[in-house]
Amino acid sequence: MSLTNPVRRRSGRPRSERARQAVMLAASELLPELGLRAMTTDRISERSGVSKATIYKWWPSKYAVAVDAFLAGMFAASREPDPDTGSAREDFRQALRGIMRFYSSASGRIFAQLVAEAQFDPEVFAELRDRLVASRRELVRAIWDRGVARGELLAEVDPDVGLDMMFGPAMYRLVAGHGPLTDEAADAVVDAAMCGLSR
Amino acid sequence: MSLTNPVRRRSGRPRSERARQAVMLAASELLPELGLRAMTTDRISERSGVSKATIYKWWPSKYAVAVDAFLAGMFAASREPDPDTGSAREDFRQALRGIMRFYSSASGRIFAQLVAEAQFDPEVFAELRDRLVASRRELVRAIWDRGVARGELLAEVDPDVGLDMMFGPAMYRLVAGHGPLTDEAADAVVDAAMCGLSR
Amino acid sequence: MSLTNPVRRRSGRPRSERARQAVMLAASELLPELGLRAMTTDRISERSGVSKATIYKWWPSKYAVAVDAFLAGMFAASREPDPDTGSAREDFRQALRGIMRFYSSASGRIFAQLVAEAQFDPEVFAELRDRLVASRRELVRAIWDRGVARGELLAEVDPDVGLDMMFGPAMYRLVAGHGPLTDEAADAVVDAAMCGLSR
Amino acid sequence: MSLTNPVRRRSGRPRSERARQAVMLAASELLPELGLRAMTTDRISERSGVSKATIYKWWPSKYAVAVDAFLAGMFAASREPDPDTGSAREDFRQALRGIMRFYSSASGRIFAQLVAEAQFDPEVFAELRDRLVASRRELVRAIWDRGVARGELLAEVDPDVGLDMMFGPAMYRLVAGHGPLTDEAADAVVDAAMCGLSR
DNA sequence: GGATAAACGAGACGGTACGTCTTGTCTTAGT
DNA sequence: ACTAAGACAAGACGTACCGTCTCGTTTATCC
Repeated sequence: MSLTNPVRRRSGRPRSERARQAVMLAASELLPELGLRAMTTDRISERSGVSKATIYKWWPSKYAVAVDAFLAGMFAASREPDPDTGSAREDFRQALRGIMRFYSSASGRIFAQLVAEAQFDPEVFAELRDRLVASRRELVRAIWDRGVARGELLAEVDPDVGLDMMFGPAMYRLVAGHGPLTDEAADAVVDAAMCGLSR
Repeated sequence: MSLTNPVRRRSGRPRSERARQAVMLAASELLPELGLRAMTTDRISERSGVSKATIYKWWPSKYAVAVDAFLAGMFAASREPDPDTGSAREDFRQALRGIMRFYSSASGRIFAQLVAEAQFDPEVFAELRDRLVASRRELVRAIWDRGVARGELLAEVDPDVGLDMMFGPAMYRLVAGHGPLTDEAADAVVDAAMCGLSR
Repeated sequence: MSLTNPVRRRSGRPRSERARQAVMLAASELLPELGLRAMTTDRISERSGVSKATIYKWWPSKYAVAVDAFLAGMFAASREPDPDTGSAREDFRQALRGIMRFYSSASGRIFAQLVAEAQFDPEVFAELRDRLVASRRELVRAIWDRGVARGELLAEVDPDVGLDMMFGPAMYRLVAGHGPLTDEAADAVVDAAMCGLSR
Repeated sequence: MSLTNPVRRRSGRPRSERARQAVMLAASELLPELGLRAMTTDRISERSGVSKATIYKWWPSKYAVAVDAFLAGMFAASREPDPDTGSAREDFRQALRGIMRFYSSASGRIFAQLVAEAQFDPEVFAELRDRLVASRRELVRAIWDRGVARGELLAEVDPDVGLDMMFGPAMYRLVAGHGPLTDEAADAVVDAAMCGLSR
């Protein structure tokens, strides 16, 4: 016997899934082609065949569209699995290599532009922090916790500090551009972080 | 015939120093008031009494004005001297505390917005890297070199890697906002970087 | 099988008389409140509780709704009966006074806006001419015919010309606003039209 | 003391006469092509090469542009001179024939649309009344005054009433479309108005 | 002292994107 | 079949900012 559909369908024409996907697709294509700034709402509308009014109905700004498209599309593709090699150092090495590769890819430039836009728009900032940065940090946090459990890492170090020491340099180089984002750089950072700088 | 002025004064009316200073002052005031985006060229012109044409004559964009104003004004005020305490760890501690304080101040928000804008504009990027990031890094590089000379720091570590391990976390937290920018955070990062994370 | 109902009820749910009346009422209220332009279809829908689709099903545009509402509501209220005083001059005087009062009332402004909209929309134009102007002219045409029959009016004058001479000035002043729409003006027009302008 | 430049030039770049004329020309072309409603500001901008911002700087709306263009262009061309034949009846006949021809021409449709738009927009209303209707009425007022001076017309009739009796029917037919706008109609109206309707 | 040259203020301008609004159609579920 | 709710495409609206331009004025050096 039916329980009368506890999730009551709201009346009226339902939101068009086709329109949502068309917007996501158009934004995913336009972001690498034009960059975040030159990707205008009008162009998303034109490319997707979804009217501007509809876009503004569901997203507060083109940046919200970009964040959604980035998360749904490009970012998902480049998502790294937890390496879990049995060695924290090796896990970190692989995780940081993945991040370095991501940052130095086309998606990395878009990511940098999203982070940049977040500096001007609190909503984008919150969205990015909650949906992107947090999920990344969860992954590496798992590596950290395993390392502590195995006795490889110093339990008395604040994990936030330890993780920032390893992944901060990557972000630093992404936005300031003063150093390379390579596998070698990843390895050097992990090694130095593990052993320390002092004699 | 005069040889007394080897630097030949160019003919015509000389550039108005008053105008330059008025623009710098107006921009210094408007940046904290409005932020980088909302500070429009028109507003700088209005506030300073300097015409838009003159502004565009001397600076390629409002961002160049902002970088200049930032360097000349706020940044200079918050510039830290080389601590040179005799201990690399203590030097780093003080330098990173200074940076953390700067990042968490009003000027820090503006700095973050300049870094953000640089992600979209190669000229701003270059300007910022050459005039801001580089000068900062010179300072801490001096600390590093003294530490190596005194045998406190491992000579085989790439200085760029070592410095990024210490100052990357600050930039990371500035733009991603996931952790505090406090003296305690500075000390924790320096301590962990010096000693390393592994047992 | 019944043949007793020669007027076969059409199948399906019958048109909601409640909905029709709610639309008429809402439009009657909104027209004076907002004017013809600002009275949007959405607002009629909201006020009446009748969906936009239903409105568009029964009326081709909001202007058709307005014409309907105007005829059913305000115009009916201000409709003048045939005076038939026994004197054509007196009949015209009373008819023109009635029109002047109507034109200078709130309904008169709405009527002017409907006439105005008709200049852009042929359907509104036809609707208005057939349902509003024509019915008015029938009334005054009756006055004319009685006057001719009684020998008060010159039979050789084209009635259309004669009537326009009397009622044209009222419309002219309504849309051009260069003169008053008062009882005195009505009397002056009727007197001058009856006697002529030349010595 | 200088008398050479009594009209002091205002500072700043002077308003571009070229831009003003291009807008006028574009509007003059678009009005007959599209009608008042379909002539959008964007299209005027596109056709004239003058930016939308500039158009909005000098005219409050596209309707103001239309009134200007109409006055400067089409209306000027169709302007009738004062006939002054020595007979008021003949003068009126020619003036009304001119108006009938104008109303039944392409410009007449545009004029009707301007009058229509004026019913919704007080600024257009005032503009039209002051610049179009008034100038027309001045002309026919001159005819009236000459007729009174020559003893052809009754001095005791209010000129506004007399003129509306003659020119009201034309406007009435323009907006209501119930009768022809021909030379014959003009003559019939003038004859009836001069002689009166009563025996 | 007059000519020359560049800088300057004021502000108009073309271009472009923004986010909102209105119109009329369409889609779904309910009556 | 008809309705209510409301999503949707199309496209005009008026505003804002950008960077360039066109004036007429001012301030210096040069002849």
